[in-house]
Amino acid sequence: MSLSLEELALKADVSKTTVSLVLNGKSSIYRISKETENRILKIAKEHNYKPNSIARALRLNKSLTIGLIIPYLNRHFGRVAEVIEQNARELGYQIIIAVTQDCLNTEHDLIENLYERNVDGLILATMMNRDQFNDLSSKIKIPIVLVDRRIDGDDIAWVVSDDEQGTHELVSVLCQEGVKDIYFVGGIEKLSTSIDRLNGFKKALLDQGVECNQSKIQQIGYAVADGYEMTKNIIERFSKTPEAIFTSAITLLEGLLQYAKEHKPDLFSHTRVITYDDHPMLDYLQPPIFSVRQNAEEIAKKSFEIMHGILEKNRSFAQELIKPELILR
Amino acid sequence: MSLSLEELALKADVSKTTVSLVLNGKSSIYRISKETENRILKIAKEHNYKPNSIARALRLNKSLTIGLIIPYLNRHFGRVAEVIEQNARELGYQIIIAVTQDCLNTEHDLIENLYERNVDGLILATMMNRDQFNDLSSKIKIPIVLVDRRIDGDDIAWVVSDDEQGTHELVSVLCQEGVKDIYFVGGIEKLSTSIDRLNGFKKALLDQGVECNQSKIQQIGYAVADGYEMTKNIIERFSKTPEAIFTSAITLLEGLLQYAKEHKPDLFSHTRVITYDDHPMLDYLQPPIFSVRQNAEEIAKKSFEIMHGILEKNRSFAQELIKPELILR
DNA sequence: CTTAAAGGCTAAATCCTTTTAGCTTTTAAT
DNA sequence: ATTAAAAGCTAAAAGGATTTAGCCTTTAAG
Repeated sequence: MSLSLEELALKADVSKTTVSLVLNGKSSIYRISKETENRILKIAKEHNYKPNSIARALRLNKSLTIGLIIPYLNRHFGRVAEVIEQNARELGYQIIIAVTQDCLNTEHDLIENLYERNVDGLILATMMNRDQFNDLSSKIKIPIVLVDRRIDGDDIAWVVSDDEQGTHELVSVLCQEGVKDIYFVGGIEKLSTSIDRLNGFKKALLDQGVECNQSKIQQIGYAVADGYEMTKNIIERFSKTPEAIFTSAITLLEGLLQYAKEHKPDLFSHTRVITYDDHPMLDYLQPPIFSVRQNAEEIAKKSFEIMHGILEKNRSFAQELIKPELILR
Repeated sequence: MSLSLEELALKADVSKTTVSLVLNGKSSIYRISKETENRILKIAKEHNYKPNSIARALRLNKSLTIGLIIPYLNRHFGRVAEVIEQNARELGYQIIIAVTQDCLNTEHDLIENLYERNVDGLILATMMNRDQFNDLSSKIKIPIVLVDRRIDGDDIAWVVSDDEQGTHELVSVLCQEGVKDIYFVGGIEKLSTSIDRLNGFKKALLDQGVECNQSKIQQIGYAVADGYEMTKNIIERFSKTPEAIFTSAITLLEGLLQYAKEHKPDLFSHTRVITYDDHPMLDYLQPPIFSVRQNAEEIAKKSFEIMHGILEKNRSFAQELIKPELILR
């Protein structure tokens, strides 16, 4: 706001071209004299000149703005967003945030919307499949980095937690104690998070020579209500109380806890519960619930790093699998 | 992207002025013929024309962008941010988000930063005091709506939870059971959230004729570590185990739980714990922890509503106290 | 003394919209 | 047949920065 280039130029008694050149560090290339340069720099400083970012964006076709589209601003994505914002800020970028509530149509609208708003790139926790993503990519001429949810493809940039490995390790802990009757409370079937976690789950059982029974696997969605529903199904459909339940997200655990509280207060005396995603309050539940903590900070850092690399360092896409941490209590 | 006004004009065989007028609904004012109007609308639709938002922002000096500055993207603020974003989107605004980590200098930098980026308004969970805010207001010529944290003043727009009332109600529940020896684990002393919660706390005790002992009040900060520290102080400084502890934020409760787990596993058998802020997992702690749930959705809704009123409906500032909800378990 | 090179700076175009002021043509009225 | 009004549209400016092409002056070389 305040001063414009033109006003500065007036004060320094030069053209606005000269002011612009000096302030953009091109004095020597354009042989602006040291004297003029210093005068301009001094005046600019005195008046705390900041170029109008909108005008700059128009001229340079670069808004220094990244769109971040995520399903919710819950604990996990909140932390991811927070760290992306901090990293971005340090490099002069701003984050425009938008939440989809895990609705594919909303996601499409938001992408289009942000694209039209001239963001320089998109960081996306997407629900799209490969085809939908390809469609999008052909229309949209800015870099996209997927976060948290992968789409297979050699030319797609993504940063996700190693869901398969994390789940495998967690479930293995139970398996090695001899527990074999484990139920899978899953999320949205076609998302990589669900696919990978289910694979890790199956693999852990297979390590013990146990083939996973399809009836023990449910994938309704990632909402608390979905967790409630799936727990209900498990408890009510099967006469035998399950040895163990794995919830593949903290929201699903919440749903489980809610069901247990209402209808099955003794659940924990017969059944071990383990979960993907960590939460500090898990420390205080009895009995302890083992969990896998995603490294949200690292996911955030890498995803912006890749975006920045594409935008400013001519790097191409990259893919990163971030190791989660097992938390045994 | 894609098409520009000029290109559309070429295709429609009119000037870009005409196209702009038509697309902005000013056909009749400028007596553009129905025929021309329809031709232009058709072509615009065919090519899915969207005006370049940057050029528009430059010309109109209005970016349709709101800056949201908050301390963290934790559960509470994450939810607030999420709902603000949704409300904003419906009215054509976008949210640029930035987190201060409760650092006043960072807050100042961010405000300046977003202001220079031409946001149309700022929604702020501020650490500033009255003087600092006045200083800022005189420099910054865009509307500011405070959220979550008040600053007293007749001309300052804010939306906050009724912290005093909420705390008063919650603490009264214990008081009415005859509990009088209650400790206050507080946050950042000069913030309205702390001041109001402390007032509610004192008032609840006073209702029972108990003057609050200053030594039972601590206010270090809102971080988990601060909660740990304050709990430690309470347990270690006083020989007598406290009857009850009130933590004035969920993070402080986390700190308390952490300390209890490490050093005082029997804390809950002698001491009642109550807390500001709710969390679904509180349902599963034993014994139950009573809490006050802030209505994040309403806070978010109102704060954007006020901002929008100022920006587009010529309304002036407004202040809203949102009722929180008592959760007894 | 002439010419080329170097030094120091700037006019104008560009990015894309919006908006003001006004131009040209047609119609209606006198 | 004038003149005024209405109809239909547009040129150009504005918003603020960046950048290209090039202008004028001084110095150095021949």
